Amino acid sequence: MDKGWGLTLDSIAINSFLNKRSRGILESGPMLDMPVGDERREVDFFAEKTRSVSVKKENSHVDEAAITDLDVNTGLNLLTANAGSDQSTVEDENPDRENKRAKIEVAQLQVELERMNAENQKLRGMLNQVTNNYSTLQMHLVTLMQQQSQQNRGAESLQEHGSVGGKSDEKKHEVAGAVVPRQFIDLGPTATADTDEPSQSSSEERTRDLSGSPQNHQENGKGAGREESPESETQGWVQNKASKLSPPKTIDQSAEATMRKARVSVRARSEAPMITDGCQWRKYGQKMAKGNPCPRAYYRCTMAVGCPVRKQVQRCAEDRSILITTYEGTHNHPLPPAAMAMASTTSAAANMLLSGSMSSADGLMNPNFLARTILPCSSNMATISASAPFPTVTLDLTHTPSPLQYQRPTSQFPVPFAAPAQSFPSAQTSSLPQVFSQALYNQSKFSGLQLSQDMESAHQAPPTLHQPQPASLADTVSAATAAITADPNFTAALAAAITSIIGGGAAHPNTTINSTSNATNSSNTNKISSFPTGN
DNA sequence: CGAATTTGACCAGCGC
DNA sequence: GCGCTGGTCAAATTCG
Repeated sequence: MDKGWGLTLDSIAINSFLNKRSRGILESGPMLDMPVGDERREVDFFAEKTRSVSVKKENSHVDEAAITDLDVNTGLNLLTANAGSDQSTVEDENPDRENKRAKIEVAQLQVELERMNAENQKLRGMLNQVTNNYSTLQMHLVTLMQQQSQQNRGAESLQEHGSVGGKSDEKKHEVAGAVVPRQFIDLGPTATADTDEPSQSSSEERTRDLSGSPQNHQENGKGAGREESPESETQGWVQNKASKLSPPKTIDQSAEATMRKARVSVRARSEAPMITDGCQWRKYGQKMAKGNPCPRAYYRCTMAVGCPVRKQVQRCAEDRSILITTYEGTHNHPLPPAAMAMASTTSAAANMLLSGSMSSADGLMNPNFLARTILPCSSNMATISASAPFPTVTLDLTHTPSPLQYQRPTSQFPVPFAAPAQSFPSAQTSSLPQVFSQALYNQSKFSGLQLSQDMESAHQAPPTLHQPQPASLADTVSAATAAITADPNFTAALAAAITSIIGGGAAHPNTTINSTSNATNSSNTNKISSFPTGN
């Protein structure tokens, strides 16, 4: 609980927090302008603010009472008594009457206080509703836009198939490249933060700026890595830090900061020092982390200047064959198909966490609730952790009890983003995050989604990765996603589960979707060539 | 020789 | 205030 989220989300903290908020919300107007991205400060602010507010309230009412009744400190009996000693001529008349009057006023003040508390509650409810509606609309917008993108792409690919066969791959590549960045930029407020800068529309523009624009005043001959640093600082982490310091304006900005802090952790077995996820990374640091003899490496995305995405790579202390990769941030540039799976997963997960990061009671409650609901399960594929310093979604790809044969996706799965059959498996995988985000999104009704997913793919190497390296994470994620989207039984089960979760609200607290148990998997014979599970 | 990596220093946040 | 820790920077070093 040392930073930001963390254990402040336990039930006690939440209850006290909410109580404080409900008491202080009326007069804590600046609450919405609190430093973004630093929920700890928010909590502290509430605590202090609430205290001062309540004191203020009493005093103000006391003052009113003093003015109207021409009396002194009616709310503080002790002071009244003490003060009365100086007025010896008056107090002899009716000290009892005066006490009664004081008591009556105290009672009136209490009534007033209760009334304001009730108003606070009402306003808080309204605020919750507004934030929830906002989240819902945002997700809905993303959904619609992606549907449209998919439709357009489907039409184009059909045309391409019909006309020129040889060029179709190229074309699809282009289309994918065109769709994905928009998807990522649209998905989260990180993009909106980026759009604060006028030249954030595309990486090409940025590249052009780098090469010729006078804006690029950093020509210090230190190479591209050094050139990018000033700009990246202004839009990336430094901006994030600055947002903590400078007074924020809206809830959106708070959500942005939270979005940037949202992390997606991927556990996968790999002997390689770093998994290949389709992106280009530059190592910028390495530290020994507490409690783990293996060093933690820090990478930043170098596919575009100023891309705020970072990742940390560390081996699991318990099982060093497990590589833990933690992604943070959202790419602001086009991605190769090979990078789509991971990037869209992180983006969707961040978006999902964002939906739970709103300053509503549900938003604060649910990550922890989810964590407590899900974490005890040992075979999770996806877990949400509120105990980490930042809200974190963990995709555990280390559980591969039985292989699952990859099949071409059918059109049976009612996921609106499921792409038609196409050349790039990772492009299909963009539906995985959607599944996750959609399934996890409606958190007010969500009580727990446990996914135990077997995954494999012997031939899922992304087009840009032609190395025989055993454990490509892109392969792994692609395989997982492909398995999910390909398996009709699983997808049906998943769809049913999501439907029950979102629609019914009476879903079982632990909805388990286990593709290993269905009949389809019994025929899965392909071994994961890129997944050394035997370590 | 330029790019990428390494590694010690530095900084900020946090708990005591 | 101090120490610990996580994260980042940047000079030095290595690599292709």
